[in-house]
Amino acid sequence: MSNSDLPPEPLGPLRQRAPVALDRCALAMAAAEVGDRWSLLILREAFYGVMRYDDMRADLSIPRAMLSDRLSKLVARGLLEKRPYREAGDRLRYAYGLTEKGAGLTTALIALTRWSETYILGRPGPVEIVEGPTGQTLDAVLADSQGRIVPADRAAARLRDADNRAGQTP
Amino acid sequence: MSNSDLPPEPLGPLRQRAPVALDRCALAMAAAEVGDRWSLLILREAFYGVMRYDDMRADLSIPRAMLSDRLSKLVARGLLEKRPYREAGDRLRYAYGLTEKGAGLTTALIALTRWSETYILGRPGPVEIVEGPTGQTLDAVLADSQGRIVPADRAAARLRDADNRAGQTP
DNA sequence: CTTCTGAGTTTTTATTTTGAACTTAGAATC
DNA sequence: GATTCTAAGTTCAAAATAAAAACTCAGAAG
Repeated sequence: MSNSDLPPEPLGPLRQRAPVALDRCALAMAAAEVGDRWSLLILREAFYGVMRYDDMRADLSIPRAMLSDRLSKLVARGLLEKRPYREAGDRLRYAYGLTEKGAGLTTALIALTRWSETYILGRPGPVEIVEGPTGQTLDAVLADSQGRIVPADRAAARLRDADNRAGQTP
Repeated sequence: MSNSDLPPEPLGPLRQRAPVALDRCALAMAAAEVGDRWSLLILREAFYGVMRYDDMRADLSIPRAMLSDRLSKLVARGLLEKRPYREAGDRLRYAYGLTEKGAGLTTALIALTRWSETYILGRPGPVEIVEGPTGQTLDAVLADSQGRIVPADRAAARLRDADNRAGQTP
């Protein structure tokens, strides 16, 4: 009973690990900007049209200091912008709206939400994502450069050749 | 110069905020499972085929205790599984492989990576995602239920009517 | 002039993260 | 058969972050 009862080589691509340092890559940058428990939720609020401090606070049950801190970081990083507004007969206030960079996270946000509905919640959540004009439900998928949709399990990582990346040292 | 120089109503959908408590929804669950600086990076490693403790540690420069903790949490939550394996003439070891649930994050991972390349890195990262068989580059996009690709800026959030959600209280 | 409200600070306390040193199990080496 | 090596962890003190609750502040309302 030493070792015959275990799979001898159950690993797929174990040894073809990329021979570059993978830190400092794209996903690590993304994790540094939005990889904490609150930032994505705050961006979701903005995407849903909730743009005011106290409304976000009520939705998220986030500590005041944390919300202030995250909002100012998201503004500093260019994902949100603070816009002045005034409602009828009320005083001037500020609201937080998505910038282009912040809105660029829409697909990722939807992908994460759908994943959670599928694998954690086990049912559709209370908010659905639709195409504005037609009202059709939307989902995040993978597509090739010709716009053909490809199942996610056919995706594989490949090292880009150095030529495609050289010469742009910042 | 009191207030004529500021936009009076720059907000789009400010007031149509969803009248449900938005916490405890899908994205909040996802943030609780993978919303920290390390979990997504560890899952990326697994997706790239890096499945061993020390290899991950070398790639990510993550403290040992943190990697141990995150790996065991990801296993406990069903995103990774610990698989025994043995390389020729070596002793039995364990590697961490994606489960179906973990692999389900592929689209989200790719969406985040592409966002970062576009808005932070400003150039392609060292790893590209391709379709296994054809080698075509893949990207994360939104699609409607008929498989038509829809630009992300046409996505909007809508409250699902209660009927669609009732009766499945866990 | 007092109160109210949205949008924050400040302060104190608890929890996480880090970095470095220590442990363990089996394989290889002496 | 004792020592060394390595992958894969623990343990522990110090530093950094997060949470909860109280306090501030500016303008509008009464």
